[in-house]
Amino acid sequence: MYFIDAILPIPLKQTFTYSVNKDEAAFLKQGMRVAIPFGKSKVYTGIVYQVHDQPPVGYETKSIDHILDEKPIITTLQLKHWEWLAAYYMCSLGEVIKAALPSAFLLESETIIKLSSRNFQDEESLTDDEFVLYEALQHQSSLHINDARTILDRKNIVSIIQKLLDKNIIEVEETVYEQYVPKLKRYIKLSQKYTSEEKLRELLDSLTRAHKQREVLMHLFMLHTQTKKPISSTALQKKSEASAATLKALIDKGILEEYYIQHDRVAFSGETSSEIKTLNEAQIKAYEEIKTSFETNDTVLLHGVTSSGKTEIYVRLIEEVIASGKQVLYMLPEIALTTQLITRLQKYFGEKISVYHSKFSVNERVEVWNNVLAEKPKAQVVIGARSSLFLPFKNLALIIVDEEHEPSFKQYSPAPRYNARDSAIVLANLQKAKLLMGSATPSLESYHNAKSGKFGLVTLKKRFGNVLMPEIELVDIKEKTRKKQMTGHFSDRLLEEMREVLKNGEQVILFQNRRGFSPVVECTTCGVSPQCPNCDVSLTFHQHKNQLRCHYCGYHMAMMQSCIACGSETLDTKGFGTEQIETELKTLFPNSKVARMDQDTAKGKHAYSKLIEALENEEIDILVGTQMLAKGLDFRNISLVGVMNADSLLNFPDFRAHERSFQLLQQVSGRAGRTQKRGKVLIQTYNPYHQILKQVSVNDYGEMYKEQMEERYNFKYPPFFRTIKITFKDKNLARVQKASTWFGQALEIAFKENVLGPEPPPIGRIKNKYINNLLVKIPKNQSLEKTKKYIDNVQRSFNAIKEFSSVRITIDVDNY
DNA sequence: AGCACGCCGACT
DNA sequence: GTCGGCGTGCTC
Repeated sequence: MYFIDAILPIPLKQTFTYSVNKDEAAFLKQGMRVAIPFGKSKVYTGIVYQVHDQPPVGYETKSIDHILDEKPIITTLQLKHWEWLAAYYMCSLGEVIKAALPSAFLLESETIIKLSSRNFQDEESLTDDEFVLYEALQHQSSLHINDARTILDRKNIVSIIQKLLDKNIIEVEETVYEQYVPKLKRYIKLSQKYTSEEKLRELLDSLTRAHKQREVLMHLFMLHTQTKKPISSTALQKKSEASAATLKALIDKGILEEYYIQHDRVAFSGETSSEIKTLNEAQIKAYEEIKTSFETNDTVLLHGVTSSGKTEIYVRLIEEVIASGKQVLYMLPEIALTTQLITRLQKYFGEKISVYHSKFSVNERVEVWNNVLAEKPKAQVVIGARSSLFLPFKNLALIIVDEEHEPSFKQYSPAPRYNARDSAIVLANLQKAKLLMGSATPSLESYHNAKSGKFGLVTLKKRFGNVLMPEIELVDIKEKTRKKQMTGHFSDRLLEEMREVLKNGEQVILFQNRRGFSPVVECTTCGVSPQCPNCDVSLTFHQHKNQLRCHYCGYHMAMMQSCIACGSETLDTKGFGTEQIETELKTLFPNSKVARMDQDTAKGKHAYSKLIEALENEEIDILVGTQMLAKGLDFRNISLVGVMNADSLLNFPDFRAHERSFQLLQQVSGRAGRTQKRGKVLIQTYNPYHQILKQVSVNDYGEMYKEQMEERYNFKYPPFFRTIKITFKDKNLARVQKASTWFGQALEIAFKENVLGPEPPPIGRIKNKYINNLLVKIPKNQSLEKTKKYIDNVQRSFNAIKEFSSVRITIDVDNY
């Protein structure tokens, strides 16, 4: 009798035991995938945790469905790391696996099956079941895996899907966000039938009435004589300005033929310039300090002001590591926002770089995964967002966590609620690799760690090429309003500077930390503003669609003409966002080109890079945007940055609001004046005497650090105390309150005054669920492990209470 | 988390 | 008289 313990991608903190036969037992290794039946009908992909011969007591085992891998796709080291992650962030190993593996590895019931874009000919080679599926997909473009089950009338279809996948006939998709990237590029050529002059003339004559089609053909010939290379359908379409339908018509008529050439997804086709920018004196010094620091520290923090050339130092370090044949992981926040940086790195390292990011297609992610696993040279350097932490590195020597302070390194939902920066420290430890964190505005925790000797610290104070830090001016808009010197949301100072800059043909960036036109609609007669029916928030107004929307549940309705409560037509808009700024700009600067960048306009990679390109080509004079603008944009010609209103940042209800404001304002300011000319930053605020704004204006990180640390100490916040947030959700308000109070009291027995709450968050109801939070503060000298164990025990007792069975609990360790 | 089993309201 | 609402409990 042989058994395996399998990990399933579900939030249960246990493994599941299945029986296997002798051969399977000999073949299976930890880290391989198996398809296993679970519950009454589901088939899951499980990961083999261990193979053994101990029959479990108390239940009958099921046997596995079949084996999915020939070799482990997960290494022992990875599993160790994931186990740490699950224990530390108080979630199941299955949840970690779900986050860690590319979804193509986890064929689950939610999988959507699609026909691969390539024409498939060899229908003979398919088995009956495979053919039935293939046939079904000819009629509908996509199938849910459950539909597939119905069609085939059998439960175990994972193996069939796997086979079709292997044969490249189908593709699977998992999420709505996924962007489909075809692996095969479509090319167009003239059909064999028309290669002779005579036939060709005949053909063209026959098309005299089909202008469009004729046009397409003419362009095809032109392109062909010009390049002598295969002509891609996209190129042809673009050149001839024809629609896809025109092209299709020609193909359907048999005049044109389409064919496909495989394009490696992770291929890089640009030029590489092997010469690495020579480092300046300060950079060399920093580089050498890092090297020295690595001798005694596993983790080093590089604190370098914006535009000081941190990237070049990274490049130098990466170069060294790859020369020694080892792997490098370069982590960045929100990779889609840093195409500029990727291009830059590709220039240095060419095809040795793989990019890994959750918004890439599943297939591409699997490719990168396999390349890393096989230690292929093209995956020697992986540049990725937080999920790249989970790749199967075998020989990692260096991890770089760039923009270390960025909040997006922390995942809030779903579980695992991990911080990729902190988890990277553990990974580096396991891999015996070195970790370099970089930031112009380090998080207080990291800086504290560096100051207290836990990390090494290297500082880079000068901007590259000795460019001066921008001059920062605070504008008191309270006073400006009183003196009637405001035009809409613009102070006379800001307008003055903008005019000056635009006159010189330079560019302006305006920063407004809010999306939408004017978030809240309010009736000036009765004071009522329309609320979301499912969440405790006011609906926000979106001008271009003329509708009201809820940011939390997606509820939307048409903008009303009159107040729903009193019927009067005195509706007013409160607050302001990027859209309104954009509208105001169009009247204030009718001759300048204005563009807007926020979640609405930058949906998808393309929209974003188009904006960047336009900015680069100086087709945009004024760019208005949100947070996005703060991240690593590097432009030469921007000499003025305006912050429309700094107060909304400062007044955010979070203990890190001040730290975050400082970081954000510093980063945004860093966009100004990256060349010899000194840039200018104007920050509009109602409160110019605010400490943080003062510290930003004189660029004093040290002072900010000192002051904020004092506050953190006084109010028992990180880095002096750790925190764990426990969230309770239920449809019934009284029940959440009761449940969270019960839980809180149980915790108070052990942690006394270090339990805060329960209290509802600023938004007390989302999607019709009421929310209550408990916060546990853990002093430095209290064992984190014991604390978690205690919470675990409380939760176990809690779960036994019938009354609370509908209450959902989520635990967020280090919820900052 | 799913998902099935199971017991009470608005429809043919 | 049934379809289906989501409450509750289990998954090797």
